[in-house]
Amino acid sequence: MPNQLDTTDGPASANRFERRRARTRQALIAAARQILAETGETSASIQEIAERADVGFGTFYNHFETKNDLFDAAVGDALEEYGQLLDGVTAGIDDPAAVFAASIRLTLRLAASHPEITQILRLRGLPHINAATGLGPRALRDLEIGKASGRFTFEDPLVARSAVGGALIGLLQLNSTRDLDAEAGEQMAEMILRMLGLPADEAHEIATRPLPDLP
Amino acid sequence: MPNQLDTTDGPASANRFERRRARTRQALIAAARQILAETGETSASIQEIAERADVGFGTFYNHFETKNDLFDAAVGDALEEYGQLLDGVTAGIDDPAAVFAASIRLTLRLAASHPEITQILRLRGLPHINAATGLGPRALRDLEIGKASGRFTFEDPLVARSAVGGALIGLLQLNSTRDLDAEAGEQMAEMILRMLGLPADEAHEIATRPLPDLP
DNA sequence: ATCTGAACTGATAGCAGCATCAGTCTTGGC
DNA sequence: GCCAAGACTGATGCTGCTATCAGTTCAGAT
Repeated sequence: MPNQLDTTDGPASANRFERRRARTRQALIAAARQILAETGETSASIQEIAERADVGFGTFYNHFETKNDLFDAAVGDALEEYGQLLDGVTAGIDDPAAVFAASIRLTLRLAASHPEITQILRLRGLPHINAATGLGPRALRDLEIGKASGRFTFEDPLVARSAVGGALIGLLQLNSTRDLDAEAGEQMAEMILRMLGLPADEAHEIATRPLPDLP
Repeated sequence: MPNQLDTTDGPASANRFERRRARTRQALIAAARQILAETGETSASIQEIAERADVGFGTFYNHFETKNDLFDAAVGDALEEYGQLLDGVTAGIDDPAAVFAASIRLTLRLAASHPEITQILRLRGLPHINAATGLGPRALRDLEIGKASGRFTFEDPLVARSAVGGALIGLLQLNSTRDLDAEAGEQMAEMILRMLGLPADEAHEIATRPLPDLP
């Protein structure tokens, strides 16, 4: 009978021990993500976090050394999910300009469908723009491709990435004070394409193309 | 004899009581600004803050209800100073495009000359982009002037301001990981002018003009 | 010169959160 | 079925912070 259960195991973890451990860890991370999105703070007590995750208080220390470790993991987890969402939708697009335009507009849509990820991106995303994980490297690659093909015009790709990322988070910031409609996303996409060197009419056309749905 | 001293009083405060109170308050704010710039955190104990400000522990409660009140005041204070610095230098410039270009490049210079303000702007500036105090209203006014005169091309000034502000803070973020030279400021200014609708050659010219010194 | 009120001070009591650890439960091997 | 290893649990002691408050100092008024 236990063997039957074993056959239903996901391929992720060899045995039930590891799976239980991973589930507990994920519960803690999910609780931290919630708190981060709701309050923007990391000052909640470990007791409260454990309670939300529905695990014992002492269990926290089986997985993380300090509260900061947990919140770091939670931010990384949320941004990784954000990156994979965008990746999935833009995977079929070849033109880097179209990729950026779609990503920006989708990010604004994400604010409605995935408020938790959006809050974390808005509140904690800035320091990760230049990080070696998440969307950062992919954005950099697309910028370099666009530059090499002559489609984009700028000097330093790192400066360009900071500008694009900062503007995107600025848009989320604005969206948190007054709810923006989809048209604001088109405007932002158009402005960013112009910033990257595209002619105004072409930027407008790309920024107003039909947008694929999120999963 | 006391009258003689009174004649030397600054115009800011009527009497010595108020001046003493204001000095104590400023000492607390300065301490909070230091801590914010050094650690990026607001978790320092009130005891440590009071010690840095060289005031008694209990004095804190004569001026602020909670630690957050103090840090809010400290951020406001730093950003106000930042705004006045830029205002002073760009006061004589008429063209809004030139004002933005100069402000962006000067902000990067500020990172070297005023690291404390820069850190606070980088870490806490984002939520203030859309606030009713600081540089926000001035940036919005310049954007609207530029739009009305046909120099800038965009739809919603609020979206444009979020883009400009976010990109600027993104640049500071990059600058905190690897020290940028003045040329990076010119690049960013040029990109932002293109984003606002200026032709590429004109954006380049304005972004590379000689830059006045900070006081 | 004395008085009055406001600001400053730091010792103290109370509280909240942290980290530990001895015991319990779960899983896998034999 | 039984045992060993690892994960989970929450009561407990402890540390450090907060907010208070009674006493002191300072500045201006009479």
